[in-house]
Amino acid sequence: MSKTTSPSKPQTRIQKRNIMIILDAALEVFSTYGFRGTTLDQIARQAGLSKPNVLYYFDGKEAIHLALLSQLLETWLDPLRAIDPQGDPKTELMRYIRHKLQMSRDFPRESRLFANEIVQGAPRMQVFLQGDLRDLVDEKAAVIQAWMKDGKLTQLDPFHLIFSIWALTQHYADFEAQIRLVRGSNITQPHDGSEDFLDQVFQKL
Amino acid sequence: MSKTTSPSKPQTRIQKRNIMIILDAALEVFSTYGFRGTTLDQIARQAGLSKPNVLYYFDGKEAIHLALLSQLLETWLDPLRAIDPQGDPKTELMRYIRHKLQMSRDFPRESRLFANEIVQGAPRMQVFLQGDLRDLVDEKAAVIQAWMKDGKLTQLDPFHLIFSIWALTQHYADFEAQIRLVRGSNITQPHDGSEDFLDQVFQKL
DNA sequence: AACACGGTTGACCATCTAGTCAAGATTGTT
DNA sequence: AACAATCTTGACTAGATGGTCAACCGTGTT
Repeated sequence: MSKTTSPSKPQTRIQKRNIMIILDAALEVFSTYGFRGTTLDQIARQAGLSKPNVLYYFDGKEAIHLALLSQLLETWLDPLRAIDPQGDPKTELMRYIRHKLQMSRDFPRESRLFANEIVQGAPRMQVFLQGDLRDLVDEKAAVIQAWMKDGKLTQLDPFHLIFSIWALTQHYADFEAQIRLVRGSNITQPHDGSEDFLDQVFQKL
Repeated sequence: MSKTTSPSKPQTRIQKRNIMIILDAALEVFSTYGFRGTTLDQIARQAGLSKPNVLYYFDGKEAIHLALLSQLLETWLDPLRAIDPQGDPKTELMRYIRHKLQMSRDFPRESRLFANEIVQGAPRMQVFLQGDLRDLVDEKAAVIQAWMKDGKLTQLDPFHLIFSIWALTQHYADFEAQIRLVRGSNITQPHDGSEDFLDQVFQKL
């Protein structure tokens, strides 16, 4: 009976389409109101489906949220994963930063979905954070550390460096409301100038 | 009948004490679960009071949240306000950064209360953000701009500079769960080393 | 056409939650 | 002590919300 739990079942066209519609609607709503602040009715309305119809495709609110998260977690790691120990340190880091910034610009909803989750203590992401992400961060921190030891980069705590990159890039998506309201009509896109700014900052390090 | 609305009424000892207890309990719960994710029962339990008793002191959940926010908004601006146009640019900025970092360390709940609010579009803080905060940011950005024009600081977009300071300092409070889980047992305090790191980063700018 | 299966939904239920109320307990004042 | 004002609470209500279900509709296959 478990719909989403069954891993590799053939999906009909309708299933594929509706599951995508539901996940997109859920992303919209979850990222704006958080897990607890989101109702099934909201998701259904946003998806243009009836509530029982949404529940025909997913076992419940929790299952939708879980599906969204696990779908996103993998791609979210890609930029960090792409850091090449053999590449040029400065190039690799700048590429990572630009990549993260671009994701924050192109997928702000995804970023906020995570932000909502983490601010509230990451109750549904603990396994991922202390598993895959932790391993990857440890690995790349070691790479950066090695680069610094070789004098190819300014000496800094590599973990704090990674965290600072996250903070600076995600800030534009997660706190977009703040930027938009504080800057008011002086600005059209909250992201404007962010790339140049981050370029300048990290160029000095 | 409006309890919290009446501005300057003499408060009994019991009132003072219970209102403080309730606000502290509410801060604890709101900052962890967000507005929508918090129930009056939770607040009451955390405060060690009955729900009707909580509602005896506040007109409702919204009123508690509002009281918390407006109580905090003022103090939150203090560090930025303290930037002295007459002072030494580098000193003033470093002092601001350290001050913000310290607040993130000492008042993580307050920081997360804001974070929760802003990630979800700042529905209850719009007036403040586009009012007081905006004016203050415009003012201090102009100060920083002037410093840069005089060659006393590296040329950077002052707004982005301010945002980046917010991002870097608040990150340690707002995303503490992430840092803690990713660093695992390698670290006791998520803040460890953050001051030295930020010192180094901004020293180069 | 007819059948089976996938897809859809109105009506419903149990639970949670914000907020009320009237009655009772405590406290301060004379 | 006695009275009034403040404080506290068990029991309750109305509405929201996650989830169920039996019946109905659509589509593709034979």
